[in-house]
Amino acid sequence: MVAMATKTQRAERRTDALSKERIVEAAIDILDADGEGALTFRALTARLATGAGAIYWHVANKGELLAATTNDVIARVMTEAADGAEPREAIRAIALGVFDALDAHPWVGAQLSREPWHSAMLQIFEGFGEQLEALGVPPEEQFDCASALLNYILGLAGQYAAGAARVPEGTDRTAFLASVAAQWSQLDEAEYPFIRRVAVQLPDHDDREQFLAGLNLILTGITATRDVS
Amino acid sequence: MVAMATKTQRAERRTDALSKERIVEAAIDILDADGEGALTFRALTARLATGAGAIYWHVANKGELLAATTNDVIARVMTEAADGAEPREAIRAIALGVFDALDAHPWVGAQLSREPWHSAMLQIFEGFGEQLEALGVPPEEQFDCASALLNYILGLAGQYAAGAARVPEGTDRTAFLASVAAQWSQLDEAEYPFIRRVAVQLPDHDDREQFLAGLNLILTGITATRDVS
DNA sequence: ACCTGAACACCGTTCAAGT
DNA sequence: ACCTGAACACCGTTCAAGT
Repeated sequence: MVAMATKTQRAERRTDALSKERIVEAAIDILDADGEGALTFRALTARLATGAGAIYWHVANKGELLAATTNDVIARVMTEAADGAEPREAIRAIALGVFDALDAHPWVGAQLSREPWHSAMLQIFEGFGEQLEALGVPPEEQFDCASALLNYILGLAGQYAAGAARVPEGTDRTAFLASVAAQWSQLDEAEYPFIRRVAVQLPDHDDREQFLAGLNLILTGITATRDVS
Repeated sequence: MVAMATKTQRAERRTDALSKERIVEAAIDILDADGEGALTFRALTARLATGAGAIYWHVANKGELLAATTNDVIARVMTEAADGAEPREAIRAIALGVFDALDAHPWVGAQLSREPWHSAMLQIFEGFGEQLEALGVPPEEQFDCASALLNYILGLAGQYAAGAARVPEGTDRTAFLASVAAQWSQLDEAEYPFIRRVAVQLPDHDDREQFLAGLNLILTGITATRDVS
């Protein structure tokens, strides 16, 4: 909040002094490289060649550190998925931007679903709200609509976080999905008819397309409701 | 998978021997009473008056234990939200069933979003799929539609988990929301116009109603798409 | 003001030993 | 077969001490 005004102080004076930015950067590197489990204060102190206390001087605790890393990634998405476009397209751009960010940084998913009404999420929420306004959705409905969009994206976030954790390091995605599909088709026919049917589609389905399809369902719902009333 | 066949052995012989069921039960009690952070093996051994090793004899690790507790809660929901009703109503029943379960056991949310294609989630997914079939959604679209519904619900799950963790023990919900709303209205007008506008609606909005509104958006999208094509 | 690093309390998990 | 509980490795966090 209010924050980042500190950024104004000249950035060129690159002593290698510790700073919250440097710590966050190092944390993101570790998270990207080796996942959530690898981000420990010991790993951080090793990478930054410092002591644990030094980090605590800049950052209150691990929670704040994780919030800051997530914020960083999402802020980047929101400035890139700039507006200008037609509202529905802008909503898709935001959503897909988040999707791609989760794809690149799977650990963000876990963070997002734990940080409900805070910073990163507010940015996304605001983005949706503004576009809904531009779309002509009446004010009383904007809250519900923006919530639905946000909820949908957060569901994805969780999936991604968990999925990434699940896929073993070496295996590629399609091989993994094929093995899941194999498990699905061994489920009890009487109890899981739908899942068995859908198993064949799993290996070569496109996550991003499926995500977009669901998003379009919601967008259709939003427009349809409005046209009718 | 395949599992639970062990259940066939007579259950009446209630010695107070340890069993996976008793452990899961105790875990749920602890989780409900004091939240996720309170579930430690030491707390469990104390409550069950046993040693750590005894628990490990019945349960592989903490992950499996958490999965089992989540499974328990969701399985209960799915049997209660029985079918028979009109498909759209059945889908709402499942979704609201999950909603209410999350309300009663907030820690389930965190679990659900970490357990992507496993047991508890498969049950929900199957439930949606069958109702979509009953609704007449063409097979090629069922996968995407069920995914959208599941994603939406999981988003809620994450929110709930985080929200519950955030609300301090003593405070009641509306007071908490009021304080969040107060924070929102102090955000920068230029950066967060939408959130500032929506802040007034926050304190007395009904989560369950809002959840249902979003669900109806998706259901409308599903039906609309189908009617048009 | 900023950093060091040993120390603390507390985890999940293991395992030799009991019955 | 099932249980005990001390021991291990590893966390996040603190804090007296340095510069």
